[in-house]
Amino acid sequence: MRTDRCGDLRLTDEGRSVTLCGWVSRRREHGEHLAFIDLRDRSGIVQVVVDGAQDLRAEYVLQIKGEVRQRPNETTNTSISTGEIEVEAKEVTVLSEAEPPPFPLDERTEIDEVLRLRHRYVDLRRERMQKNLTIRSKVNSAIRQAMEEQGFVEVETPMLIASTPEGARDFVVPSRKEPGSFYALPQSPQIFKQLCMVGGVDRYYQIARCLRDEDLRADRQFEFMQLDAEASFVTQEDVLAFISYAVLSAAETITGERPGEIPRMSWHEAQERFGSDKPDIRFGLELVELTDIFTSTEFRAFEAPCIKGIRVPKGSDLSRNRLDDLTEKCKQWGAKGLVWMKVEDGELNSPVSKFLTEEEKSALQETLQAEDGDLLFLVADERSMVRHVLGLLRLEMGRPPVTEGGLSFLWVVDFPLFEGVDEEGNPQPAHHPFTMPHEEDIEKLEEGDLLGVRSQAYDLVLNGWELGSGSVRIHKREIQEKIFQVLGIETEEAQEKFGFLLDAFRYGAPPHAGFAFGMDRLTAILAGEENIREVIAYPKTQSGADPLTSAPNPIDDKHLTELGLRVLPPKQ
RNA sequence: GGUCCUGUGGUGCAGCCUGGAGUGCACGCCGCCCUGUCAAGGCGGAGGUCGCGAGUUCAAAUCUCGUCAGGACCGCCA
Repeated sequence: MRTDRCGDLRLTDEGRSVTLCGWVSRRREHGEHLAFIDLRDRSGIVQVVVDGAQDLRAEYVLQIKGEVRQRPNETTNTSISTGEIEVEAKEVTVLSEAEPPPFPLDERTEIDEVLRLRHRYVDLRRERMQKNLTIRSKVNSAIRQAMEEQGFVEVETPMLIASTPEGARDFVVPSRKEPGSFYALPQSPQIFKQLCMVGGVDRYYQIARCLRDEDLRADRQFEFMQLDAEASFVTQEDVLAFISYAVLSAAETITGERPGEIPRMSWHEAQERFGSDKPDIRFGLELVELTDIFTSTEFRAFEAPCIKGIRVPKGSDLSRNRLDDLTEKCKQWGAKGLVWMKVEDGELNSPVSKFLTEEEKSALQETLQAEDGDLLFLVADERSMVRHVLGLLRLEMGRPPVTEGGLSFLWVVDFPLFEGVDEEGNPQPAHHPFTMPHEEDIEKLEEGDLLGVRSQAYDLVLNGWELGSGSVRIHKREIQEKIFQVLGIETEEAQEKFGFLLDAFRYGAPPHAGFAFGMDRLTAILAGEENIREVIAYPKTQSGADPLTSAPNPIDDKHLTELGLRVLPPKQ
């Protein structure tokens, strides 16, 4: 139907007879016998000159047969790629008429997102979305190529699987053949990829769809894509190298420039300096240790296991209102309170300064390297709470948009094996229950110093977003059983939930390690978007609805009966 | 489960704080004019349940409460 794409035509095509297809992007009428049509397809826009009489409205779909010619002097348009030429139409066919679009398709205004999603098929015509979908395709392709180059084999794993107890809330699919039983949709192909290792697929990867029924965010959808990878006979170092190669290749494909080697930071350092396991290292405002200054303080609020502070340069002009607002936020994040101090004329001006000694105040100024005009924030509490609250306050005070300042990758390594305990007092795995403890820390496991056990688990962070995580897995049955025991998972329960994995390990399990990272997040940042919905063709809203198809919606009783289901009345 | 923000012709905004007739701006739409525009231009016109429901008031887009939808975040996301 067409010989060329609109955006591809150049001066070198002058004189050619071409056939183009596309949408009417804009028309400019100059009376009865001259009109300009900007014809748009995926490749771009070209100006078509038509005899003015025809009724060609916005978004009509046209086929144009005509001749490429150089534009007359002084009429070239330097802002588009085809600006030196135009197509003189000899024949215009209306392939489809169109109602006026529900919103303008140019990029000048930000349109309400529900409206865009309801008419996504129109929204996708916009340059921004065409660009983002193209970038997504290129990122996928670059990742696949990088993994293939490194000898990985793509293996597809099932979508209808058994529910496993750990982790996020499962999406669930009722079984028709076995009423009352359910499949789960995979939160990740975790167990299947480990089985692939036992199966001798020593380098597995997959761009896998994953589903988790948790609340949505700017960087989280119910369903999302991960590069999932696993390799046998490798160490943590090998995995970091494989994954670094893949993400750096993807970045290079999109930006044209290969970022340098990805720096590393221990989980402990990340927590101490940034109050986060996914530190955004693009800006300062680091957490400073102040506990020792107040070991014998008279100020009761500072009689705490840990005190840390952050210095906001030139922050002393913050209004009392804003400071109260920040204090309130810190309380909602779990702190007992927030102490602020303004540095003015060498003095610390604060509601609490009268409770502090001169020694404490000068030590504070010195440690924080405070200067006139600065604002200091202090939080005192349990160490994990101080890190958590100041980490969030730091982001609140200084975090740039996720797309700003280039690509700041970071490996966070040496995660703890466990974090905290659940309601029943059982320790919780920080990563997942198949994570291999640090060789040096296996003794601590025996001694019961559980929170001190480091694991061979690692995260990849980009501009403060957690891209993904991975670990060296346990391949020895004894260690796995020990971990289950520590986690409070009974042998029977373990056998029931993960029996097939444990069984598999009887038949010759190679040492293996892996990783998985979010393709949507990587793509969004590479595309310069702050929200992954912008790089997903058909995303859901924050409440999990699809304005285009109205999903989720009720199904009829007949359908329910067939599945052996009955719906409870809505809660009051 | 929680905090905050938004909702006004088809679209994007202003108006709200400090209540007084659906008032304004830009784009789009419809009609007419226009032979070199490119966000074309000129003239004219149509288009509104101010998300929805209560309340306060002589009077509510505006104040209060509730509710719905959307968004950002906390919790949650092995």
